[in-house]
Amino acid sequence: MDRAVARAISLIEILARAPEPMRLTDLAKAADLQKSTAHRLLTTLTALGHARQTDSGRYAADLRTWEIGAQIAANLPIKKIAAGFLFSLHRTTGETVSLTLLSGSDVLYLEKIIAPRPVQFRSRVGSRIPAPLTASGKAILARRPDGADLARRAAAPLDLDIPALEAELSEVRARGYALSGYSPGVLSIGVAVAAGGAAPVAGLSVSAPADRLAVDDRLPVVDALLETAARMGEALDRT
Amino acid sequence: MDRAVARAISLIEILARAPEPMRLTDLAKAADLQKSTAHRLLTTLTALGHARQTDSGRYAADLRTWEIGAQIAANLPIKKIAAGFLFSLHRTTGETVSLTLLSGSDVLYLEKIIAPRPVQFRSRVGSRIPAPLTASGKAILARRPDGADLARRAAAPLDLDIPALEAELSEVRARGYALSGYSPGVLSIGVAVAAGGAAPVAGLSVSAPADRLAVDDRLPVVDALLETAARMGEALDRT
DNA sequence: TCCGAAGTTCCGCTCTACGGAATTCATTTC
DNA sequence: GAAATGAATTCCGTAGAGCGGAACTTCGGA
Repeated sequence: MDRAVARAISLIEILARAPEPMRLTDLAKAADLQKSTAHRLLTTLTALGHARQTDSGRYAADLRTWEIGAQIAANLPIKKIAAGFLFSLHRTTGETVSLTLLSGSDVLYLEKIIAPRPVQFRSRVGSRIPAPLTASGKAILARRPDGADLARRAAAPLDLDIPALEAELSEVRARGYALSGYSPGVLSIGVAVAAGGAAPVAGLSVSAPADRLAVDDRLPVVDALLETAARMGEALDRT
Repeated sequence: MDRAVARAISLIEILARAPEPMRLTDLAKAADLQKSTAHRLLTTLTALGHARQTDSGRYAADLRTWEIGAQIAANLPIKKIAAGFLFSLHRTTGETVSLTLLSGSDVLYLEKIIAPRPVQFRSRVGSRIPAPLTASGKAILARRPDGADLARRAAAPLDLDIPALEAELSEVRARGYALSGYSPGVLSIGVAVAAGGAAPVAGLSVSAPADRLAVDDRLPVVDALLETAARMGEALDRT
């Protein structure tokens, strides 16, 4: 199982999380490695452009990982077609729009266009959030055959009320969109994007301060979301 | 030098470049590995979330690499402060704005806000372009002590006219901004972002169809760029 | 139903990667 | 400015991880 590979990647992950460059000693401790082993692996990673050493000898993640990752994302079919759709959705609604992807029982934020007066989000592009905590995640789960399983898997460690969640998912399935009240003051409306007859893996959402998405104002946003999601699904089929 | 690590990363890079999932045989050939070795490494990478296997048995890059990379980028000081500045620069100019970072003698596109009517760029976020071919790259080189060296290093394989490039860089140094005419019909104006007294590593640029940045219309854009770059430099100092 | 091409598993050998110890380097303290 | 401390780096003998050739299995097409 290629111990060295797993260890090297674990070092990169630790460095990626660290806001400051780290000392070899701490890095070795965090990865549970001997100093000499950590040092050798870091030398390799540095040579490959994935780590770098500051003048003070500390280690930091370098940008090669990011560069490769950006290329991977750019090659995703959904990402290739998304830009134009997101942009026009942003223009018609005037709010923050996000594109998410199901990954296990989480949702990954793949792209985002932020509204002029942005609200506070925790959802950075690249961040991972349990699907049942997001509008687009719930919209995706509601339309998947394995949605209930995934919901339970995600809900367990968060001790969410599973029956309530399942009830909400069938409501979402019926009306076609999901709401998220997970950060106070901010409301998101999410829909699923499905290609062909397959189960959806992508989601689309619009987020705004709750008072700008009051009950009476939601309809045009929901329409725009559903319309955009349908068009994106068709575009994916054409690929 | 941790052969297995280097080989595993090379596999990921090959997968990242591939627009379609690849067969094991081709992957092994591309990475110059035995099929069994490639298979074992891919199994490891799959277990770690960096590769994935389609139903037809082909291999594709998975999103873990992208996720880690996004976290690395998010922790860069320049990225932390950039969003607001880029946004207001985009608003005042109405055009596409980009943030770049010097990496060797290349420039990496770190972030970008695209104008409503976007022009055609080759510069995806995450892409790498020789610094002398971009406005922000030239602006960075012009203000670095090692700028001439880097310029030569980058220019050699492209067979650019080195004396002409050096002349342009000193011109850029004198007037404070650089122009790029590298894609026909599109013009970019670039400036360097420097923190404290240190040599700049970041650049800022505004790009638009050439006719929207005619000589007479450049001044306000240049002013906005220089102002933003100065403020960003100060913000970096405060970090 | 057979054939061929591809993916997967097996297994003995080799050399890579390991980690404890020695060494060098940088920083702090007296 | 010498000594002491703590960290990074290098060294090296050894074990077992990783390698790759070959056997086996699976799948798709003829």
